Amino acid sequence: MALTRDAVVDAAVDLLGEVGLEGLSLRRLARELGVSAPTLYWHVADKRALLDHVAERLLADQWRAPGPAEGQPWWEWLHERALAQYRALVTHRDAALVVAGNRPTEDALPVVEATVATLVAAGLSPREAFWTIMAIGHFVIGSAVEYHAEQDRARTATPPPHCDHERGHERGHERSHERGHDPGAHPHLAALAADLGAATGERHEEVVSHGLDLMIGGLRARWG
Amino acid sequence: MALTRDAVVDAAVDLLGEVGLEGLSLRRLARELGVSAPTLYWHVADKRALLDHVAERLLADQWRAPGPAEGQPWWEWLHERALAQYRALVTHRDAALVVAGNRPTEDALPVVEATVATLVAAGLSPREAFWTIMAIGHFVIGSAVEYHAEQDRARTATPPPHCDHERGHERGHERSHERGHDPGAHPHLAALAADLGAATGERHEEVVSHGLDLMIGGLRARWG
DNA sequence: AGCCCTCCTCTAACAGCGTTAGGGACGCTA
DNA sequence: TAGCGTCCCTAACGCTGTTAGAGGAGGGCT
Repeated sequence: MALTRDAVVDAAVDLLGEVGLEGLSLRRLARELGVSAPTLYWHVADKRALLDHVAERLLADQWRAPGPAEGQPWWEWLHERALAQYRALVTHRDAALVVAGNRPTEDALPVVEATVATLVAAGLSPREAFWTIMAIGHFVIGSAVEYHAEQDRARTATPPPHCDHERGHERGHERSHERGHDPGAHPHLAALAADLGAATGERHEEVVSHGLDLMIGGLRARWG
Repeated sequence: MALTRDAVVDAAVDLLGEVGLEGLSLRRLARELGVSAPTLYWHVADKRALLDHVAERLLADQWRAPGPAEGQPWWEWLHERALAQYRALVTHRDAALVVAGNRPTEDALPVVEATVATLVAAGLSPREAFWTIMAIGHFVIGSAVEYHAEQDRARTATPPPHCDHERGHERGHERSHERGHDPGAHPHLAALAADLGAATGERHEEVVSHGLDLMIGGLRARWG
């Protein structure tokens, strides 16, 4: 059976999960598929285009999301949808970066239209509904990007503790307060560090949920 | 006078503005400085580290932002600061991408602490204040990333209109509704397209401002 | 004066990247 | 049988981040 574009995109999604966006090269992808690198150019115009297809696949579930359930208030539905989108991005490594660099697909239009319609039915003007959707989208993307960045940081962190100088030299005049954090200087942050403990993933989701509460709360405060 | 790290970072910021993140290579940067590429490794540990320094410089102004002015309500101040941060990101090409991939600097702590303090003084719990700051930060970053992505798209757009097939092949079964947009299908979007006309930059800022209004409105709705 | 040491820059090279050119083998259709 | 479209190949180009190792300039010591 000949290789298909879908198979290429599938493998790309898998490989992205394994090695991240930086490690995703056409040669590596080709090797994974048991094929030579230029072969991929038959199935895909470009690396950019490949990433577009990957982004499309990553978001595919979002396009078939239903409207609010019977009796479900629109604000709950909105919160739920946005959170689901965030989770979809976060569960695939570097997904947010791929999606962010993506040209928007025509497939997105119907769902945007439907969401605008729901908000308009709730009393918003079309323009405000549209702005709101964009804003929530930006918030979700931003949150996911930051999540991935932190994951990356955790991955590349040098296990031993004291590696502060980056090479041999390190011009002295920086790192003014070396390390030690001066606990008295930032009382609120110190208290926070004690308060919210571990569990990075959950903590991120709490921030996202809080942000959605704020935005949607602001929405309700203005248009019931 | 010997090359300094600051000079390298300066040049990197300039070059980033000219050629974007993808075009920013160490060799190119070295050429700009009249120096050979490996020389940069004396001043900077890594390309990653260089970008960290660039991000630091791009955000440098934000670290010296003052608290709310006399008589200025905290919500106005918060909106203003977030919008300023967005503008700072948007005025340098690809700045948001660099900042997003960045490890957070110790320099950020004082300003976070101060902002938490202001919100706590306004009645929020430390935890909610912190979440709010994070959420607003994510929103700003996300908005800026999307802005840059759209700029990029506009830059690389193929001027002639009809280039739909990406190469010679293009398996038929996709692009189900070819192009033409079926104006009756998305009435709200069609109305919107007529409503909000041109001026991409302003439109983006309007969305950001709207999002901030929502979040801060939600905040005020909960804690006066 | 001679010497060492540190700072700073160099050339040469490695492995890997995206991408293009051009060719060759298969199977369908006429 | 010839021709054609499909799918994959090898070879190569110019680029990338990064390392190894050499060497010159300048200051401080003996």
